[in-house]
Amino acid sequence: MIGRGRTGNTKFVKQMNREGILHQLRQEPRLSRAELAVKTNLSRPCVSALVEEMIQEGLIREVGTGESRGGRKPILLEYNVQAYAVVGAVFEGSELEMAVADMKGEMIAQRHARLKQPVDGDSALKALEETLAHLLAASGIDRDRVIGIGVGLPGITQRRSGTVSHAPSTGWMDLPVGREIEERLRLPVVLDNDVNMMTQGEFSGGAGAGVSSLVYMYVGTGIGAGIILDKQLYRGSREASGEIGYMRIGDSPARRKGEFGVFEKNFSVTGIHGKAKALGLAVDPEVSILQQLIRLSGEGSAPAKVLLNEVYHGWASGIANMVSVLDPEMLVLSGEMLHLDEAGLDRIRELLLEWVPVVPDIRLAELRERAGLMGAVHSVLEAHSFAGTPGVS
Amino acid sequence: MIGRGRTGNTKFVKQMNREGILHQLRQEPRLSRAELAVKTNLSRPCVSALVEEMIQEGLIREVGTGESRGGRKPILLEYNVQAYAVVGAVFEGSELEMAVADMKGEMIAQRHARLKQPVDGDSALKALEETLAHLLAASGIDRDRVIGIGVGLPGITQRRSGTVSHAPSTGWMDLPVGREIEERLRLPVVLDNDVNMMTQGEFSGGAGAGVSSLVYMYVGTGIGAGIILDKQLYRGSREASGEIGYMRIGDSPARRKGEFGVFEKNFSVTGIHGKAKALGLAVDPEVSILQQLIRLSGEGSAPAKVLLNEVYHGWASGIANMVSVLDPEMLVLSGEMLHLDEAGLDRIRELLLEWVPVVPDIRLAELRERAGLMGAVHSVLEAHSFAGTPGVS
DNA sequence: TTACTTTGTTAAAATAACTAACAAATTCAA
DNA sequence: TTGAATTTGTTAGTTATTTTAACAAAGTAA
Repeated sequence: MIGRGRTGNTKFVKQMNREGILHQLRQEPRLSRAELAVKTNLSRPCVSALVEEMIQEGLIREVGTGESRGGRKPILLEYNVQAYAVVGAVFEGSELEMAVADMKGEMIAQRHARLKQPVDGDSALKALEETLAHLLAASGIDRDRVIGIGVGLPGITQRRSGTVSHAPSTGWMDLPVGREIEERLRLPVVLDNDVNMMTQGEFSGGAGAGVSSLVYMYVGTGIGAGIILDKQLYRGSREASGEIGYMRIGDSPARRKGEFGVFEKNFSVTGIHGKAKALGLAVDPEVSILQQLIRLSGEGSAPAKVLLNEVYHGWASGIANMVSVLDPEMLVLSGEMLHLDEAGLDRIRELLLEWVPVVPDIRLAELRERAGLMGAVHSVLEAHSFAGTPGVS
Repeated sequence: MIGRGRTGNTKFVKQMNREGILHQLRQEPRLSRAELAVKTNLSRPCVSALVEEMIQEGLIREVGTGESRGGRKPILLEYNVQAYAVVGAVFEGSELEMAVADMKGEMIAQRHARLKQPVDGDSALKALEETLAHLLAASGIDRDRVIGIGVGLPGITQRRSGTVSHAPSTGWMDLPVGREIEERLRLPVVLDNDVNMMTQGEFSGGAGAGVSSLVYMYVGTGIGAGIILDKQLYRGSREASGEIGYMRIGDSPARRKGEFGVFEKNFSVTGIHGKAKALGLAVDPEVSILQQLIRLSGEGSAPAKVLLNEVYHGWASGIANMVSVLDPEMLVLSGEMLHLDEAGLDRIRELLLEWVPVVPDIRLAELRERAGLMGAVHSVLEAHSFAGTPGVS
């Protein structure tokens, strides 16, 4: 695992100031030492010294001179995004998606692999290893320059111990996955579950770029949410935050042992399919249920209209509950909700305006299937505080 | 307002280390310099110097010697809780409750005042001023030794600007209350709404002492919640977190303009009274509705039983929703919920076990009407990072 | 009484940031 | 064209804070 390891104390200030400079340089690409001094509230000599150090390390580069503003021309500095690289990996069913990115989170190379069935821990590790080798070869990046790897796994992840408690499809159950990958790949590992990774992805490189709190809502076979508060992923006291499938929304028939949550039961893709079947609608389980409902409604089907409205109502209720509790700045909708059309989105916004006093900015996820990978990459950058550093304002 | 004002940078480390020492000393009352050095990872000379400084300032005291552990006897140090004092104040309707406390949050003197009706800003300020003078005189505390005052106000508070947007009962509407109190009392002010203050109170000196995340749920004429995550109060992006009265729980009849939230409408004290009336139950509006329902149920009233069950169900649903979203370590119930008996509490716990995968520790608030005051006091200590400092672990 | 421990202090060294002063490079106006 | 003003970057010396090393003070135990 990557961790800052707050060693002693006095070097800590220097580290903070270095991060402050890098942070500014990441926000605005071309700055002079003098401008950095102003923005970081450090003295010019101090900035010069730290910059010199980081140029030696390859973290920063001088890139020509800028326009004079009545005096000597400034030497412009740039954050060298190619100094190091990070790797992201996402397991999804028997598929593995993997990418190398620069330190801005920009993808350099990407590669897909299919795991052989049935998936077990060893074959997954092997796939990771091989795909990594391929990627590094293809992008011409030296292994020593890789900072770490972020891995997204389905199921609940206990990050503290690096153990995955519940990752059904990859054959990893209660294994110290983190350590295992670390040993096999000889790279620092950041582990998290898939929804958290996607959340981080949309937050740092998608719809939520720039906001400081955000809820990422995913509707698939289940319903889950990722939560970012104060620019930090919030995981809950038992890593179970955002398990919104368990909210009490919709009909709640007598629950059988070990069954899904009520919200999920009613308004996940499977839930909606069930309702459609009960209404006698002819729907294809292979195609987006929402798209089909919208089409059927457009064609005048009364039961489709009813169900579509019910779905909007259900999803909006879920959103209303989260918004009431958290008051996030933005809500990002994903999964099946990506098929919402403008009318549907407006309907949901309309319901929320009726129900809650403050409505967040609601939008669709932008990264689609790339969200997980993007998040995995950014989780490594984040762990190194190479991203979104607070700085010494 | 009190704020740390991160000036330069290098003094920041010293401040951090001082706080680290104080933090340790607050956790374990009698420690030697050598022990502090170990616990804070600072060198002994450094600890000595910082301790010396703080002894001069009166923050720390030497209190005799301890047992030898094979060598020279240690000189024991103690955090001097009486070095300074803090003041807490809570407005509630036309009542003002106020107290002085030491730096451990222990109340030294307390006093009640009734504002003259109708309440306006000026009379409230006057009451604050007079009561403060009384308290200081009674407790013999010098005004210079007061660090600041925490003020709890009903309604939504915009803390950033120190403006209260909505404080119906005190006659303060859209006024920069913070600055006004600051000028009048010549003390740093920490302002917050009443639920947040109560939450902070239960967190730092009540049922939630020691946990790192907690939800405080209050049922009165409305329903609201205070949220603590990572030992910090979470306020939301527009200071509207915990407005759980707007959750979609229970019947949702057509909402009229500007009307309450659904959850609140159904399961606040007023909501339950409405339901009781509709069921033809004879209840006294002056007495706890829950107590009456429990009594009537015990006496065999069928409609009371039905309603009581509905109330448990409704409250548990609200809790389930919050727990699904937040996964807090603990849930503290307050307001009308304080009248829950063991059977009622168990019923709620039972429902939650059925509905959500992880159930937090659920308990009743311990501080009752003192919660707000306690929170006001602790909010000042917190603002000075004299409480719960992270330290240099 | 002597050897060994633990605690606390002193003195010198090490870090890292700041101030002041200045050199370098450029604009602009006389 | 020249010199004053301005902005950028560096050098040198000062200050603040922590660490290391050494030692004195005060015990314990054999």
